Amino acid sequence: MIANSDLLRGALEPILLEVIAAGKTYGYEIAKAIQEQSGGELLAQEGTLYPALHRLEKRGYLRAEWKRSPEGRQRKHYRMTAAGARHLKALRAEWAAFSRSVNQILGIAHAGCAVA
Amino acid sequence: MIANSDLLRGALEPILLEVIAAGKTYGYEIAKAIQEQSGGELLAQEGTLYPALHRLEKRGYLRAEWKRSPEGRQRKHYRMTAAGARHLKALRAEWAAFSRSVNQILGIAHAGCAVA
DNA sequence: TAAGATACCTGGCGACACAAGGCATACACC
DNA sequence: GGTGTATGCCTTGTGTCGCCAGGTATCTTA
Repeated sequence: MIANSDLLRGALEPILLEVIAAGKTYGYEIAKAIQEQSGGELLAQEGTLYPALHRLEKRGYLRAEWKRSPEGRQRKHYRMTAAGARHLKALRAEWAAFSRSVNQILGIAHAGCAVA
Repeated sequence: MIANSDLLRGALEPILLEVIAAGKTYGYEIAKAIQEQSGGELLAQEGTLYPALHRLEKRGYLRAEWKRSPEGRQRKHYRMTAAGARHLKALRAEWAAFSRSVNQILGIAHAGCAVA
């Protein structure tokens, strides 16, 4: 588990959009998906996750809709807007460039790495 | 140039320690080194850089010493402490794990990538 | 009845990147 | 002498946002 919460700040937005693009639709499910897909390394706390989803909705990258689950619980389902898809694309490129730069300075092998 | 300043938040500390470990000693020189070594992608603003150096010093990872340059200007030279070296090692590992996890979710090739 | 998983929300706090401003010296050029 | 550029350090104020801690409610299982 990553302890440093500052790391998450820059990456949370693209992560959320990506997970939603991959078909996860509501908060609880999104949180579980992030945990699982990162091998337990990443965790979006509830106090982080829900405000972040609200921000993305307010900025027009997501649209929300309340539905009732088969078990009867209320769920808020998010889906991406066209602007969200464009934004995700830009964020992915930004993250790729950023992580490549940091890896370069830290001397860590990165995407497009050399081969033995 | 990376626009999103939130990205820098989690990575600035290891970057600074790394650059200092590589032999850069004072603020202005460190800032230039980060810019150059990242191919111009990364920029630590002065209002970010100097407080960060102060934090690292206060936390015992750096030790500072004022010296006069050959041209006569005052410079504050930093060098790593033993605790700083240990901290850098931990931060490098943390960054590596974090970026690997994010790359995995975003579907970006990462360190240890496959080969053509 | 009680616990645990599911599912959402918010207020207050602390950390920190940045903008914008300040101060001082060296050097080149006119 | 004046002006511009590079060097070199600093701080205050502002805004953002992750997290903690707390709240509410439903469903399942023991």
